[in-house]
Amino acid sequence: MTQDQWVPPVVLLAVDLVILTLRQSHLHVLLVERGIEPYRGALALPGGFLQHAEEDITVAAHRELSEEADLDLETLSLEQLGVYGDPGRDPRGRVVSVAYLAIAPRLPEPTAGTDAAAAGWQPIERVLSGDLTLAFDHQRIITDGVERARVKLERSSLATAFCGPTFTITDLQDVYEAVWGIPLDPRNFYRKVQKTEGFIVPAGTARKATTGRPARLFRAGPCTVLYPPMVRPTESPSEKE
Amino acid sequence: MTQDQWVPPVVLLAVDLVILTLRQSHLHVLLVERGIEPYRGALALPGGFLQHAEEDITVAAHRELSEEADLDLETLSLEQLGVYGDPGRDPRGRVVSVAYLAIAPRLPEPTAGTDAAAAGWQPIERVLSGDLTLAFDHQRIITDGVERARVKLERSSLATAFCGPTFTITDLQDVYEAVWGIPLDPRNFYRKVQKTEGFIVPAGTARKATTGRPARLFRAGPCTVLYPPMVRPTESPSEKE
DNA sequence: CTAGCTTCTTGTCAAGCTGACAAAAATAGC
DNA sequence: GCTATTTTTGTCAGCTTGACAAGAAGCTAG
Repeated sequence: MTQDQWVPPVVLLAVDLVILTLRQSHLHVLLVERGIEPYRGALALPGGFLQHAEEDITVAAHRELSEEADLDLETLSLEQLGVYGDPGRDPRGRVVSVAYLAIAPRLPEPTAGTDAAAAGWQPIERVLSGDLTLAFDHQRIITDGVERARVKLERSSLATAFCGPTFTITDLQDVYEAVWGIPLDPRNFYRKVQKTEGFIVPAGTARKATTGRPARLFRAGPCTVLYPPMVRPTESPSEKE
Repeated sequence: MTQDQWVPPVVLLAVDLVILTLRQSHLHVLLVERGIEPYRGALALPGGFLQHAEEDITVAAHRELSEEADLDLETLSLEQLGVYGDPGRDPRGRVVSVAYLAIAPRLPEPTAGTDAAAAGWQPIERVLSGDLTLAFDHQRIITDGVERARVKLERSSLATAFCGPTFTITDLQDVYEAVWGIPLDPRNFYRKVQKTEGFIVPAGTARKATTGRPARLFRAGPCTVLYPPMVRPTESPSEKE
Protein backbone atom coordinates (compact mmCIF):
# COMPACT_ATOMS: atom_id res chain seq x y z
CA MET A 1 0.00 0.00 0.00
CA THR A 2 2.97 2.25 0.41
CA GLN A 3 5.11 1.28 -2.55
CA ASP A 4 3.84 0.83 -6.03
CA GLN A 5 6.35 -1.87 -6.77
CA TRP A 6 5.40 -4.11 -3.90
CA VAL A 7 3.01 -6.86 -4.95
CA PRO A 8 0.45 -7.95 -2.38
CA PRO A 9 0.21 -11.66 -1.66
CA VAL A 10 -2.64 -13.71 -3.07
CA VAL A 11 -4.78 -16.33 -1.41
CA LEU A 12 -7.16 -19.08 -2.43
CA LEU A 13 -10.76 -18.30 -1.64
CA ALA A 14 -13.25 -20.95 -0.62
CA VAL A 15 -16.77 -21.08 0.78
CA ASP A 16 -17.98 -23.46 3.47
CA LEU A 17 -21.59 -24.10 4.38
CA VAL A 18 -23.01 -24.85 7.79
CA ILE A 19 -26.39 -26.32 6.94
CA LEU A 20 -28.55 -26.98 9.96
CA THR A 21 -31.80 -28.87 10.16
CA LEU A 22 -33.99 -30.61 12.67
CA ARG A 23 -34.39 -34.37 12.72
CA GLN A 24 -36.31 -36.15 15.45
CA SER A 25 -36.19 -33.06 17.61
CA HIS A 26 -32.41 -32.90 17.41
CA LEU A 27 -30.26 -30.37 15.63
CA HIS A 28 -28.20 -31.85 12.81
CA VAL A 29 -25.52 -30.51 10.52
CA LEU A 30 -24.79 -31.67 6.99
CA LEU A 31 -21.34 -33.19 6.55
CA VAL A 32 -19.73 -34.81 3.54
CA GLU A 33 -16.86 -37.23 3.26
CA ARG A 34 -13.85 -35.72 1.57
CA GLY A 35 -12.87 -37.48 -1.63
CA ILE A 36 -9.47 -35.87 -2.09
CA GLU A 37 -6.45 -34.93 -0.08
CA PRO A 38 -5.94 -33.34 2.32
CA TYR A 39 -8.10 -35.00 4.97
CA ARG A 40 -9.26 -37.58 2.44
CA GLY A 41 -12.00 -39.68 3.97
CA ALA A 42 -12.57 -37.30 6.84
CA LEU A 43 -15.86 -35.52 7.43
CA ALA A 44 -16.06 -31.91 6.41
CA LEU A 45 -18.51 -29.14 5.69
CA PRO A 46 -19.79 -28.93 2.14
CA GLY A 47 -17.98 -26.24 0.24
CA GLY A 48 -15.24 -25.54 -2.22
CA PHE A 49 -13.19 -23.00 -4.07
CA LEU A 50 -14.51 -20.25 -6.25
CA GLN A 51 -15.19 -21.62 -9.70
CA HIS A 52 -13.53 -18.78 -11.51
CA ALA A 53 -11.89 -15.50 -10.57
CA GLU A 54 -15.01 -13.46 -11.19
CA GLU A 55 -17.52 -15.56 -9.31
CA ASP A 56 -19.47 -13.71 -6.65
CA ILE A 57 -18.98 -15.19 -3.20
CA THR A 58 -22.69 -15.35 -2.45
CA VAL A 59 -23.27 -16.99 -5.80
CA ALA A 60 -20.59 -19.54 -4.99
CA ALA A 61 -22.28 -20.30 -1.70
CA HIS A 62 -25.60 -20.90 -3.41
CA ARG A 63 -23.92 -23.00 -6.05
CA GLU A 64 -22.31 -25.26 -3.46
CA LEU A 65 -25.58 -25.45 -1.63
CA SER A 66 -27.36 -26.87 -4.63
CA GLU A 67 -24.43 -28.97 -5.80
CA GLU A 68 -23.60 -30.63 -2.55
CA ALA A 69 -26.91 -30.63 -0.74
CA ASP A 70 -29.47 -30.46 -3.53
CA LEU A 71 -31.52 -27.94 -1.60
CA ASP A 72 -34.27 -25.70 -2.79
CA LEU A 73 -32.72 -22.27 -2.70
CA GLU A 74 -35.98 -20.39 -2.52
CA THR A 75 -37.04 -21.36 0.96
CA LEU A 76 -33.63 -21.08 2.52
CA SER A 77 -32.13 -18.60 4.89
CA LEU A 78 -28.48 -18.05 3.95
CA GLU A 79 -26.29 -15.76 5.95
CA GLN A 80 -22.63 -14.94 6.11
CA LEU A 81 -21.06 -16.35 9.23
CA GLY A 82 -17.49 -15.13 9.01
CA VAL A 83 -14.07 -15.60 7.53
CA TYR A 84 -11.69 -18.33 8.54
CA GLY A 85 -8.23 -17.78 7.23
CA ASP A 86 -5.60 -18.81 9.74
CA PRO A 87 -2.36 -19.51 7.96
CA GLY A 88 -1.74 -23.21 8.21
CA ARG A 89 -5.38 -24.26 8.35
CA ASP A 90 -4.96 -25.89 4.94
CA PRO A 91 -1.76 -27.69 4.01
CA ARG A 92 -2.23 -26.79 0.35
CA GLY A 93 -1.37 -23.17 0.97
CA ARG A 94 -3.04 -20.01 2.09
CA VAL A 95 -6.73 -20.78 1.89
CA VAL A 96 -9.24 -18.29 3.20
CA SER A 97 -12.75 -19.57 3.63
CA VAL A 98 -15.98 -17.62 3.88
CA ALA A 99 -18.48 -19.54 5.98
CA TYR A 100 -22.22 -19.31 5.45
CA LEU A 101 -25.04 -20.44 7.69
CA ALA A 102 -28.09 -22.06 6.15
CA ILE A 103 -31.22 -23.23 7.87
CA ALA A 104 -33.26 -25.95 6.24
CA PRO A 105 -36.59 -27.55 7.02
CA ARG A 106 -36.76 -31.30 7.51
CA LEU A 107 -35.19 -33.06 4.56
CA PRO A 108 -34.72 -36.61 3.34
CA GLU A 109 -31.42 -38.39 3.91
CA PRO A 110 -29.07 -37.01 1.25
CA THR A 111 -26.87 -40.11 1.08
CA ALA A 112 -29.15 -43.08 0.61
CA GLY A 113 -27.22 -46.26 1.24
CA THR A 114 -24.07 -45.29 -0.62
CA ASP A 115 -20.64 -46.23 0.63
CA ALA A 116 -20.25 -42.83 2.22
CA ALA A 117 -22.21 -44.15 5.13
CA ALA A 118 -20.74 -41.67 7.57
CA ALA A 119 -21.71 -38.65 5.53
CA GLY A 120 -25.06 -36.94 5.70
CA TRP A 121 -26.83 -35.42 8.67
CA GLN A 122 -24.91 -35.70 11.90
CA PRO A 123 -26.26 -34.79 15.35
CA ILE A 124 -24.76 -31.51 16.42
CA GLU A 125 -23.82 -32.94 19.81
CA ARG A 126 -21.43 -35.40 18.25
CA VAL A 127 -19.64 -32.51 16.57
CA LEU A 128 -19.58 -30.15 19.51
CA SER A 129 -18.47 -32.86 21.93
CA GLY A 130 -15.53 -33.74 19.71
CA ASP A 131 -16.88 -37.23 19.20
CA LEU A 132 -16.54 -36.73 15.46
CA THR A 133 -13.25 -35.49 14.09
CA LEU A 134 -13.60 -33.02 11.27
CA ALA A 135 -11.27 -31.74 8.60
CA PHE A 136 -9.59 -28.33 8.83
CA ASP A 137 -11.08 -25.98 11.41
CA HIS A 138 -14.60 -27.07 10.58
CA GLN A 139 -15.50 -27.92 14.15
CA ARG A 140 -14.81 -24.33 15.05
CA ILE A 141 -16.92 -23.07 12.19
CA ILE A 142 -19.83 -25.27 13.21
CA THR A 143 -19.56 -24.12 16.80
CA ASP A 144 -19.77 -20.52 15.63
CA GLY A 145 -22.68 -21.36 13.34
CA VAL A 146 -24.71 -22.97 16.10
CA GLU A 147 -24.07 -20.06 18.40
CA ARG A 148 -25.20 -17.69 15.67
CA ALA A 149 -28.37 -19.68 15.16
CA ARG A 150 -29.06 -19.61 18.90
CA VAL A 151 -28.78 -15.85 19.01
CA LYS A 152 -30.80 -15.35 15.85
CA LEU A 153 -33.69 -17.36 17.23
CA GLU A 154 -34.17 -14.69 19.84
CA ARG A 155 -34.76 -11.70 17.64
CA SER A 156 -35.68 -13.11 14.25
CA SER A 157 -38.35 -15.40 12.99
CA LEU A 158 -35.64 -17.76 11.78
CA ALA A 159 -37.19 -20.66 13.70
CA THR A 160 -39.98 -20.94 11.16
CA ALA A 161 -37.32 -21.64 8.53
CA PHE A 162 -36.69 -24.97 10.25
CA CYS A 163 -40.31 -25.93 9.79
CA GLY A 164 -42.23 -26.76 6.66
CA PRO A 165 -44.75 -24.38 5.08
CA THR A 166 -47.19 -25.04 7.90
CA PHE A 167 -46.51 -26.17 11.42
CA THR A 168 -47.99 -26.35 14.88
CA ILE A 169 -46.87 -24.32 17.83
CA THR A 170 -45.43 -27.47 19.32
CA ASP A 171 -43.34 -27.94 16.19
CA LEU A 172 -41.99 -24.44 16.68
CA GLN A 173 -41.27 -25.14 20.31
CA ASP A 174 -39.31 -28.22 19.26
CA VAL A 175 -37.09 -25.96 17.18
CA TYR A 176 -36.35 -23.65 20.05
CA GLU A 177 -35.71 -26.51 22.44
CA ALA A 178 -33.41 -28.30 19.99
CA VAL A 179 -31.36 -25.25 19.06
CA TRP A 180 -31.17 -23.78 22.52
CA GLY A 181 -30.76 -27.18 24.10
CA ILE A 182 -33.14 -26.50 26.95
CA PRO A 183 -36.78 -27.40 27.73
CA LEU A 184 -39.47 -24.73 27.62
CA ASP A 185 -42.91 -24.60 29.20
CA PRO A 186 -45.47 -25.29 26.45
CA ARG A 187 -48.09 -23.01 27.96
CA ASN A 188 -45.85 -20.00 28.31
CA PHE A 189 -44.34 -20.65 24.90
CA TYR A 190 -47.80 -20.82 23.38
CA ARG A 191 -48.78 -17.53 24.92
CA LYS A 192 -45.54 -15.85 23.90
CA VAL A 193 -45.53 -16.74 20.21
CA GLN A 194 -49.21 -15.98 19.90
CA LYS A 195 -48.79 -12.48 21.19
CA THR A 196 -45.63 -11.67 19.28
CA GLU A 197 -47.28 -9.89 16.43
CA GLY A 198 -46.48 -11.02 12.91
CA PHE A 199 -44.49 -14.05 13.99
CA ILE A 200 -47.01 -16.71 13.02
CA VAL A 201 -50.44 -16.56 11.42
CA PRO A 202 -53.17 -19.21 11.40
CA ALA A 203 -53.15 -21.45 8.33
CA GLY A 204 -56.70 -22.42 7.50
CA THR A 205 -58.69 -24.78 9.64
CA ALA A 206 -56.61 -27.85 8.94
CA ARG A 207 -55.29 -29.61 11.97
CA LYS A 208 -52.72 -32.23 12.70
CA ALA A 209 -53.46 -35.14 14.97
CA THR A 210 -51.45 -38.13 16.03
CA THR A 211 -52.49 -38.64 19.59
CA GLY A 212 -53.96 -36.12 21.95
CA ARG A 213 -55.83 -32.99 21.03
CA PRO A 214 -55.23 -31.96 17.41
CA ALA A 215 -53.09 -28.87 17.07
CA ARG A 216 -53.86 -25.82 15.01
CA LEU A 217 -51.70 -25.15 12.01
CA PHE A 218 -49.79 -21.94 11.43
CA ARG A 219 -47.69 -20.38 8.78
CA ALA A 220 -44.75 -17.98 9.07
CA GLY A 221 -45.98 -14.42 9.56
CA PRO A 222 -44.88 -11.26 7.75
CA CYS A 223 -42.35 -10.09 10.35
CA THR A 224 -38.76 -11.28 10.32
CA VAL A 225 -37.77 -9.17 13.32
CA LEU A 226 -39.40 -10.23 16.55
CA TYR A 227 -40.41 -7.53 18.94
CA PRO A 228 -40.36 -8.10 21.80
CA PRO A 229 -37.70 -10.79 21.37
CA MET A 230 -37.91 -14.35 22.57
CA VAL A 231 -35.73 -14.55 25.66
CA ARG A 232 -33.52 -17.48 26.41
CA PRO A 233 -33.98 -18.44 30.06
CA THR A 234 -31.12 -17.10 32.17
CA GLU A 235 -28.22 -18.49 30.21
CA SER A 236 -26.15 -18.44 33.37
CA PRO A 237 -26.31 -15.58 35.79
CA SER A 238 -23.57 -12.96 35.47
CA GLU A 239 -21.93 -14.57 32.50
CA LYS A 240 -18.55 -13.46 31.27
CA GLU A 241 -17.61 -13.66 27.63
CA MET B 1 -12.61 -29.68 -6.15
CA THR B 2 -13.56 -32.37 -8.60
CA GLN B 3 -10.49 -32.53 -10.82
CA ASP B 4 -6.96 -32.56 -9.60
CA GLN B 5 -5.75 -30.65 -12.61
CA TRP B 6 -8.05 -27.71 -12.22
CA VAL B 7 -6.38 -24.81 -10.46
CA PRO B 8 -8.60 -22.66 -8.26
CA PRO B 9 -8.52 -18.89 -8.82
CA VAL B 10 -6.62 -16.64 -6.45
CA VAL B 11 -7.68 -13.33 -4.95
CA LEU B 12 -6.03 -10.42 -3.19
CA LEU B 13 -6.89 -10.23 0.48
CA ALA B 14 -7.26 -6.96 2.33
CA VAL B 15 -8.53 -5.78 5.68
CA ASP B 16 -10.64 -2.68 6.30
CA LEU B 17 -11.32 -1.10 9.65
CA VAL B 18 -14.46 0.63 10.80
CA ILE B 19 -13.25 2.58 13.81
CA LEU B 20 -16.02 4.31 15.70
CA THR B 21 -15.75 6.85 18.46
CA LEU B 22 -17.80 9.50 20.16
CA ARG B 23 -17.08 13.18 19.75
CA GLN B 24 -19.34 15.85 21.17
CA SER B 25 -22.09 13.30 21.67
CA HIS B 26 -22.02 12.31 18.03
CA LEU B 27 -20.84 9.08 16.51
CA HIS B 28 -17.81 9.47 14.25
CA VAL B 29 -15.90 7.13 11.98
CA LEU B 30 -12.22 7.35 11.10
CA LEU B 31 -11.55 7.96 7.42
CA VAL B 32 -8.30 8.52 5.55
CA GLU B 33 -7.57 10.16 2.25
CA ARG B 34 -6.28 7.72 -0.31
CA GLY B 35 -2.81 8.50 -1.57
CA ILE B 36 -2.77 6.14 -4.51
CA GLU B 37 -5.01 5.01 -7.30
CA PRO B 38 -7.72 3.90 -7.53
CA TYR B 39 -9.90 6.51 -5.86
CA ARG B 40 -6.85 8.68 -5.21
CA GLY B 41 -7.85 11.59 -3.03
CA ALA B 42 -11.14 10.05 -2.02
CA LEU B 43 -12.02 9.21 1.55
CA ALA B 44 -11.79 5.58 2.55
CA LEU B 45 -11.61 3.32 5.55
CA PRO B 46 -8.15 2.65 6.93
CA GLY B 47 -6.88 -0.72 5.77
CA GLY B 48 -4.69 -2.49 3.34
CA PHE B 49 -3.47 -5.75 1.92
CA LEU B 50 -1.89 -8.56 3.85
CA GLN B 51 1.78 -7.83 4.32
CA HIS B 52 2.92 -11.29 3.34
CA ALA B 53 1.27 -14.56 2.41
CA GLU B 54 1.48 -15.98 5.91
CA GLU B 55 0.17 -13.03 7.86
CA ASP B 56 -2.78 -13.82 10.09
CA ILE B 57 -5.86 -11.78 9.22
CA THR B 58 -6.47 -10.66 12.77
CA VAL B 59 -2.83 -9.68 13.08
CA ALA B 60 -3.14 -7.67 9.90
CA ALA B 61 -6.17 -5.88 11.30
CA HIS B 62 -4.30 -4.96 14.46
CA ARG B 63 -1.32 -3.87 12.43
CA GLU B 64 -3.40 -1.52 10.31
CA LEU B 65 -5.07 -0.24 13.42
CA SER B 66 -1.79 0.88 14.94
CA GLU B 67 -0.28 1.98 11.63
CA GLU B 68 -3.12 4.09 10.39
CA ALA B 69 -4.82 5.18 13.58
CA ASP B 70 -2.08 4.98 16.18
CA LEU B 71 -4.45 3.44 18.69
CA ASP B 72 -3.69 1.64 21.90
CA LEU B 73 -4.55 -1.95 21.09
CA GLU B 74 -5.06 -3.02 24.68
CA THR B 75 -8.21 -1.13 25.41
CA LEU B 76 -9.88 -1.79 22.10
CA SER B 77 -12.72 -3.99 21.12
CA LEU B 78 -12.00 -5.47 17.70
CA GLU B 79 -14.49 -7.74 16.00
CA GLN B 80 -14.89 -9.26 12.60
CA LEU B 81 -17.68 -7.60 10.68
CA GLY B 82 -17.82 -9.57 7.47
CA VAL B 83 -16.35 -10.16 4.06
CA TYR B 84 -16.82 -7.85 1.13
CA GLY B 85 -15.72 -9.39 -2.10
CA ASP B 86 -18.00 -8.45 -4.95
CA PRO B 87 -16.19 -8.86 -8.22
CA GLY B 88 -15.64 -5.40 -9.60
CA ARG B 89 -15.50 -3.59 -6.29
CA ASP B 90 -11.84 -2.86 -6.94
CA PRO B 91 -10.61 -2.02 -10.45
CA ARG B 92 -7.20 -3.53 -9.70
CA GLY B 93 -8.59 -7.04 -9.79
CA ARG B 94 -10.34 -9.46 -7.51
CA VAL B 95 -9.89 -7.98 -4.07
CA VAL B 96 -11.64 -9.53 -1.12
CA SER B 97 -11.72 -7.48 2.03
CA VAL B 98 -12.30 -8.59 5.58
CA ALA B 99 -13.90 -5.79 7.56
CA TYR B 100 -13.34 -5.30 11.27
CA LEU B 101 -15.24 -3.17 13.73
CA ALA B 102 -13.33 -1.29 16.40
CA ILE B 103 -14.69 0.88 19.16
CA ALA B 104 -12.48 3.56 20.59
CA PRO B 105 -12.85 6.00 23.49
CA ARG B 106 -12.55 9.70 22.83
CA LEU B 107 -9.33 10.42 20.99
CA PRO B 108 -7.41 13.47 19.80
CA GLU B 109 -7.67 14.53 16.21
CA PRO B 110 -5.40 12.17 14.27
CA THR B 111 -4.66 14.62 11.45
CA ALA B 112 -3.58 17.86 13.04
CA GLY B 113 -3.56 20.58 10.46
CA THR B 114 -2.01 18.62 7.64
CA ASP B 115 -3.13 19.03 4.06
CA ALA B 116 -5.37 16.02 4.39
CA ALA B 117 -7.91 18.33 5.93
CA ALA B 118 -10.85 16.18 4.99
CA ALA B 119 -9.47 13.06 6.60
CA GLY B 120 -9.89 12.19 10.24
CA TRP B 121 -13.05 11.72 12.26
CA GLN B 122 -16.20 12.24 10.25
CA PRO B 123 -19.71 12.38 11.67
CA ILE B 124 -21.48 9.16 10.88
CA GLU B 125 -24.52 11.01 9.56
CA ARG B 126 -22.53 12.55 6.74
CA VAL B 127 -21.53 9.07 5.67
CA LEU B 128 -24.90 7.42 6.04
CA SER B 129 -26.71 10.25 4.32
CA GLY B 130 -24.42 9.98 1.30
CA ASP B 131 -23.18 13.51 1.88
CA LEU B 132 -19.63 12.18 1.75
CA THR B 133 -18.62 10.00 -1.15
CA LEU B 134 -16.35 7.15 -0.20
CA ALA B 135 -14.07 4.85 -2.15
CA PHE B 136 -15.05 1.31 -3.08
CA ASP B 137 -18.03 -0.09 -1.17
CA HIS B 138 -16.92 1.53 2.04
CA GLN B 139 -20.20 3.27 2.67
CA ARG B 140 -21.87 -0.11 2.73
CA ILE B 141 -19.27 -1.46 5.14
CA ILE B 142 -19.74 1.48 7.49
CA THR B 143 -23.50 1.07 7.38
CA ASP B 144 -23.11 -2.56 8.39
CA GLY B 145 -20.63 -1.61 11.10
CA VAL B 146 -22.93 0.94 12.67
CA GLU B 147 -25.80 -1.51 12.63
CA ARG B 148 -23.60 -4.10 14.29
CA ALA B 149 -22.61 -1.63 16.98
CA ARG B 150 -26.26 -0.80 17.60
CA VAL B 151 -27.14 -4.41 18.13
CA LYS B 152 -24.10 -5.11 20.26
CA LEU B 153 -24.97 -2.29 22.63
CA GLU B 154 -28.05 -4.20 23.62
CA ARG B 155 -26.48 -7.40 24.88
CA SER B 156 -22.86 -6.54 25.55
CA SER B 157 -21.09 -4.03 27.69
CA LEU B 158 -19.50 -2.59 24.55
CA ALA B 159 -20.77 0.87 25.41
CA THR B 160 -18.15 1.23 28.12
CA ALA B 161 -15.49 0.81 25.42
CA PHE B 162 -16.53 4.20 24.06
CA CYS B 163 -15.78 5.80 27.41
CA GLY B 164 -12.52 6.36 29.17
CA PRO B 165 -11.40 4.31 32.19
CA THR B 166 -13.95 6.06 34.38
CA PHE B 167 -17.19 7.69 33.39
CA THR B 168 -20.49 8.92 34.72
CA ILE B 169 -23.83 7.31 34.03
CA THR B 170 -24.70 10.29 31.89
CA ASP B 171 -21.57 9.67 29.81
CA LEU B 172 -22.78 6.16 29.25
CA GLN B 173 -26.21 7.38 28.31
CA ASP B 174 -24.62 9.69 25.76
CA VAL B 175 -23.10 6.65 24.12
CA TYR B 176 -26.41 4.86 23.83
CA GLU B 177 -28.16 7.92 22.54
CA ALA B 178 -25.47 8.66 19.97
CA VAL B 179 -25.22 5.13 18.63
CA TRP B 180 -28.91 4.39 18.70
CA GLY B 181 -29.77 7.87 17.55
CA ILE B 182 -32.65 8.33 19.97
CA PRO B 183 -33.12 10.08 23.31
CA LEU B 184 -33.50 8.08 26.52
CA ASP B 185 -34.99 9.00 29.87
CA PRO B 186 -32.09 9.69 32.28
CA ARG B 187 -33.93 8.37 35.32
CA ASN B 188 -34.96 5.08 33.77
CA PHE B 189 -31.54 4.69 32.23
CA TYR B 190 -29.92 5.30 35.58
CA ARG B 191 -32.06 2.65 37.23
CA LYS B 192 -31.50 0.15 34.45
CA VAL B 193 -27.70 0.25 34.29
CA GLN B 194 -27.46 0.26 38.06
CA LYS B 195 -29.43 -2.93 38.38
CA THR B 196 -27.82 -4.76 35.48
CA GLU B 197 -25.33 -6.69 37.54
CA GLY B 198 -21.69 -6.49 36.57
CA PHE B 199 -22.19 -3.79 33.96
CA ILE B 200 -20.64 -0.90 35.89
CA VAL B 201 -19.03 -0.63 39.30
CA PRO B 202 -18.39 2.49 41.39
CA ALA B 203 -14.95 4.01 40.94
CA GLY B 204 -13.86 5.57 44.19
CA THR B 205 -15.43 8.69 45.56
CA ALA B 206 -14.18 11.01 42.88
CA ARG B 207 -16.80 13.04 41.15
CA LYS B 208 -17.06 15.15 38.08
CA ALA B 209 -18.62 18.56 38.13
CA THR B 210 -19.12 21.16 35.47
CA THR B 211 -22.46 22.61 36.33
CA GLY B 212 -25.25 21.01 38.28
CA ARG B 213 -24.95 18.27 40.84
CA PRO B 214 -21.64 16.37 40.53
CA ALA B 215 -22.00 12.88 39.14
CA ARG B 216 -20.60 9.69 40.59
CA LEU B 217 -17.85 7.98 38.66
CA PHE B 218 -17.98 4.38 37.52
CA ARG B 219 -15.74 1.88 35.84
CA ALA B 220 -16.60 -0.98 33.48
CA GLY B 221 -17.76 -4.03 35.41
CA PRO B 222 -16.65 -7.64 35.03
CA CYS B 223 -19.47 -8.78 32.78
CA THR B 224 -19.31 -8.42 29.01
CA VAL B 225 -22.68 -10.04 28.44
CA LEU B 226 -25.60 -8.03 29.75
CA TYR B 227 -28.47 -9.91 31.27
CA PRO B 228 -31.13 -8.80 31.04
CA PRO B 229 -30.23 -6.88 27.87
CA MET B 230 -30.70 -3.17 27.31
CA VAL B 231 -33.73 -2.82 25.09
CA ARG B 232 -33.92 -0.35 22.28
CA PRO B 233 -37.29 1.42 22.41
CA THR B 234 -39.69 0.00 19.84
CA GLU B 235 -37.50 0.28 16.77
CA SER B 236 -40.61 0.55 14.67
CA PRO B 237 -43.62 -1.61 15.34
CA SER B 238 -43.96 -4.73 13.20
CA GLU B 239 -40.76 -4.24 11.31
CA LYS B 240 -39.93 -6.27 8.26
CA GLU B 241 -36.35 -7.08 7.42
C1' DC C 1 -25.62 34.53 51.54
C1' DT C 2 -29.72 33.62 49.35
C1' DA C 3 -32.29 32.73 45.07
C1' DG C 4 -32.17 30.50 40.99
C1' DC C 5 -30.37 27.32 37.67
C1' DT C 6 -28.55 22.98 36.31
C1' DT C 7 -27.76 18.25 36.62
C1' DC C 8 -27.74 14.02 39.25
C1' DT C 9 -30.19 10.72 42.13
C1' DT C 10 -34.00 8.57 44.48
C1' DG C 11 -38.87 7.45 44.38
C1' DT C 12 -43.72 6.34 42.90
C1' DC C 13 -47.21 4.16 40.18
C1' DA C 14 -49.74 1.84 36.64
C1' DA C 15 -49.20 -1.35 32.76
C1' DG C 16 -47.21 -5.20 30.79
C1' DC C 17 -44.46 -9.34 30.63
C1' DT C 18 -42.60 -13.73 32.76
C1' DG C 19 -42.45 -18.03 35.23
C1' DA C 20 -45.00 -21.44 37.63
C1' DC C 21 -48.89 -24.04 37.60
C1' DA C 22 -54.31 -25.50 37.22
C1' DA C 23 -57.70 -26.91 34.50
C1' DA C 24 -60.63 -27.35 30.43
C1' DA C 25 -60.90 -29.12 25.52
C1' DA C 26 -60.31 -32.38 21.86
C1' DT C 27 -59.05 -36.54 19.93
C1' DA C 28 -57.39 -41.94 19.74
C1' DG C 29 -57.50 -46.41 21.71
C1' DC C 30 -59.51 -49.75 24.52
C1' DG D 1 -67.86 -44.59 27.94
C1' DC D 2 -63.29 -44.20 30.15
C1' DT D 3 -58.52 -43.17 30.01
C1' DA D 4 -54.30 -41.43 28.22
C1' DT D 5 -52.31 -37.76 25.70
C1' DT D 6 -51.66 -33.41 23.84
C1' DT D 7 -53.32 -28.77 22.95
C1' DT D 8 -55.37 -24.60 24.50
C1' DT D 9 -57.17 -21.25 27.84
C1' DG D 10 -56.65 -19.23 32.40
C1' DT D 11 -54.80 -17.55 36.96
C1' DC D 12 -51.61 -15.24 39.96
C1' DA D 13 -47.61 -13.29 42.13
C1' DG D 14 -43.25 -11.06 41.01
C1' DC D 15 -40.52 -8.35 38.18
C1' DT D 16 -39.38 -4.84 34.59
C1' DT D 17 -40.64 -0.86 31.94
C1' DG D 18 -42.18 3.79 30.78
C1' DA D 19 -43.77 8.10 32.43
C1' DC D 20 -43.16 11.41 35.67
C1' DA D 21 -42.43 13.95 40.59
C1' DA D 22 -39.45 15.57 43.67
C1' DG D 23 -35.28 15.84 46.57
C1' DA D 24 -30.03 16.56 46.59
C1' DA D 25 -25.85 18.89 45.45
C1' DG D 26 -23.20 21.90 43.33
C1' DC D 27 -22.44 26.67 40.65
C1' DT D 28 -23.50 31.66 39.68
C1' DA D 29 -25.57 36.10 40.08
C1' DG D 30 -27.33 39.62 42.61
